[in-house]
Amino acid sequence: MKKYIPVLKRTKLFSGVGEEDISSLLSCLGARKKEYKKGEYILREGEHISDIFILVEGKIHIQKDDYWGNRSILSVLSVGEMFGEAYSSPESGALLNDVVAVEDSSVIFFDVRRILTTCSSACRFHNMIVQNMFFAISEKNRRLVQKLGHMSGRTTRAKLISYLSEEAKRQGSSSFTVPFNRQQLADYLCVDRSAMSSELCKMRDEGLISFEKSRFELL
Amino acid sequence: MKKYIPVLKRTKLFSGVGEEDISSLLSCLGARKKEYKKGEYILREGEHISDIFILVEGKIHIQKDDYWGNRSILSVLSVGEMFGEAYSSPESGALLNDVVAVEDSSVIFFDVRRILTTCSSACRFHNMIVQNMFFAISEKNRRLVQKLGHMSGRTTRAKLISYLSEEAKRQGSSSFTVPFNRQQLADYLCVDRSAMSSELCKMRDEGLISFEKSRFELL
DNA sequence: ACAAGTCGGTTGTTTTTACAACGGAAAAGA
DNA sequence: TCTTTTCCGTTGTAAAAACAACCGACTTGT
Repeated sequence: MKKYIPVLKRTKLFSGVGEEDISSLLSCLGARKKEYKKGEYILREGEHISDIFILVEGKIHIQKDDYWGNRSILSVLSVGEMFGEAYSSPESGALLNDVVAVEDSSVIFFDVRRILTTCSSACRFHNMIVQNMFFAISEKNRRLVQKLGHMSGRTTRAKLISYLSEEAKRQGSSSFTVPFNRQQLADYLCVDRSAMSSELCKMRDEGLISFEKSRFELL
Repeated sequence: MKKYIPVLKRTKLFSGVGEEDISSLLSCLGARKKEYKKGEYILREGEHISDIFILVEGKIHIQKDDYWGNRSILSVLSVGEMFGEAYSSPESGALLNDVVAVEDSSVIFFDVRRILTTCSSACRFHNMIVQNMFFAISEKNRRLVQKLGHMSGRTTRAKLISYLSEEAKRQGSSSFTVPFNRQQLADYLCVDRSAMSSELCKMRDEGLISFEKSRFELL
């Protein structure tokens, strides 16, 4: 676990905490590590958890498959990001989504209640970590709202424009790469892949965008 | 402002804090109150805020109108609920939605940074309030995820079923009232009102549901 | 009591999407 | 290298939603 301390240091959760303190915090909080192969489920819808998870290696999707087999991808997490924090408090119900490794991944997890309820030797970080959690979950909140913004468009085109514009803004360039292949992008925007594909080509032919594989450009 | 202390006491934010302490906290945090008429905008998309807001009277919608005039209702807040907390930290950008009073409403607001960064006379509540904020925002997070679940359905029917089932579950009865009229429900689910209306009737004729005004029953 | 406005349902038309199926190019694996 | 799989664009058809317009019932305000 030691080798991941530099990674942890750069996470939002441990922002402001030194490496040696992280080290003692980890043992104090009973942190554990687990590895997952590409395609493996890390968590499943309906589970109850009391841990929070930090991805220290790989890439994961938060997603859900509905009754009819349609997949919807809620979000993509990459190294350093946290998940499970919204479901780890006692009053929260079961998980609403699956968490799946889309690359070979490593995850560190530990019980949040120890952060929230006790005041052990980690006490001096207690406040800072809770505050960091608050900031992190705030940011997630804003991301969810953004995603809802993309999905509120009535047509596939509106969803694509909304998503691509935001991605361009986020990456600070009109030319950018999306973290999805076509099927995944369709799953993310909750539309049919082939319909989306033809819509993308229509937009290209109209001179709105250009693209090649996962690289897009707004014109 | 005093008259709202019993209301505040029952909010998630002040959970566990006594009335007399709330009173001193309020003045300490420089809380202010403002009133809004039905239809008035409390906050607008694009604004930057550093306050959090608590609705102490009335009812508000978090919503957004897109380029083409389609409205999408993100959520409905009723008395005792908090808003703005995800946008009040310094690193967060501009508001992504409008906040509108749908009834005559009263709002109390104060600067979060005072909670997060200082340790004044309110110090003994400092931790508790930050923790409460964390729980509250966690719950919002889960609600947003649920809403995304409703919107991820491909058809209007799927969205309706998802929303109505959850509402039934939440209210613990197969017969329940939704906080929307038809136009608002359509705006919430991001579909066309007339299409939704006819879909509802189709579902009724198929014996799936029954309804009258805003009261629905799952059969 | 009357006028104006809101609300919910209905209909018909046009546009858009879902779905299923195919094929070629590229990538992955043996 | 050869085979298999994945990825992406394309097409045609059926289904669904958007849009616009209208009506009657009910509310609201004067």
